[in-house]
Amino acid sequence: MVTPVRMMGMRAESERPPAGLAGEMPAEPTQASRFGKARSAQSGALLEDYVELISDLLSSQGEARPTDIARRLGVSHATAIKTISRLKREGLAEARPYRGVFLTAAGESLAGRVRTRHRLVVDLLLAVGVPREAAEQDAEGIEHHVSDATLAAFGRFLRR
Amino acid sequence: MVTPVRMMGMRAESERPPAGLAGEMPAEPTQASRFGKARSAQSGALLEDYVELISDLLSSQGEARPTDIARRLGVSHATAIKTISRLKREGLAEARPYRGVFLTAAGESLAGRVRTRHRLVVDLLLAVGVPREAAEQDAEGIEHHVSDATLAAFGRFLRR
DNA sequence: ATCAGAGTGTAGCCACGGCTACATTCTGTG
DNA sequence: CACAGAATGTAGCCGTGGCTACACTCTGAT
Repeated sequence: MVTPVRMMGMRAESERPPAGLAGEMPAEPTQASRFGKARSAQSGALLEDYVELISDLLSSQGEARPTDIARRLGVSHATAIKTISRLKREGLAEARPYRGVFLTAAGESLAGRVRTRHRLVVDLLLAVGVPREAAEQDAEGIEHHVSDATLAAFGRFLRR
Repeated sequence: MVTPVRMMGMRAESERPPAGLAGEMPAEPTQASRFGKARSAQSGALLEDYVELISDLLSSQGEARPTDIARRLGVSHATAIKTISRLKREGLAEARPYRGVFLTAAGESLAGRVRTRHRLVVDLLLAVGVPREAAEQDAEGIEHHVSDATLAAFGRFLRR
């Protein structure tokens, strides 16, 4: 699961393999793909953060205003609005001028998965002895790079 | 931690939009800074990957050529060269036209720390039951978000 | 009912990290 | 020695994700 967000911008390994002309690349597909994956994961990370935050704001405040989103994320309102436009383009959110932001079914579903994953990561970190402060902090960055397999392993470990 | 590379763009924390009016919570500097940290960590990630790879190539092949770096990272040679220029700007590497890339003392030192951290993260993942394949894969993305405190906790956990 | 000020939106700039296309420099065979 | 072909380097384009500056809409006090 996770990464249900198909990478949009990222053409990366879409088609035309970097191969110039000769059908090359006989070796090392492994490392390159590892880096590639890690790299592309970062792209969806921003959207995931927004979706999760919007979901939180909607349930706690009843509405998600661009300014609140911006403040919570520590960016300017202009940046937040620009990203919200992207969420709309991606079909994750809806927003009408001066009416606040809402999540589509897809956005809601993504938010749920992100939240679950976030909690699992924090719990895992706490379980191995990471101080709460650091756990919360690092989970924010780590969660976007945790694959399904790893997430499953975390779950098993915590239930041990 | 690590990241001797100072972030350039990041000004953030500049303006302070006057408090709202509705029953706003006192302050939420925590979440914003958490996101900010996670966000800025991503910036140094690329440089860290390059430095580590260059270090590997130098010891295994005796030289680090842009083309090899590009292939291993799965990007075009042009992209690799552009990033290598950035490494030079940051004082992490040196390179003369057609002579390969080398690390400065700072680059070497960073490479060492990155390598150590990478191993620790992989070991921790394996220790909690993540399959090797996923551990290697995810560590590539996770390592850049692991703070010193978390790293230390990982070490303690593994030695327990 | 007005109107200042908060909130929202738009435009334009910047650096990063991708890419392709083209130009230049090496280098190893023939 | 020459020269094809690989490796390098440069230029220019794109989208993301930041920011500031400015314009427009709401809205709640007065």
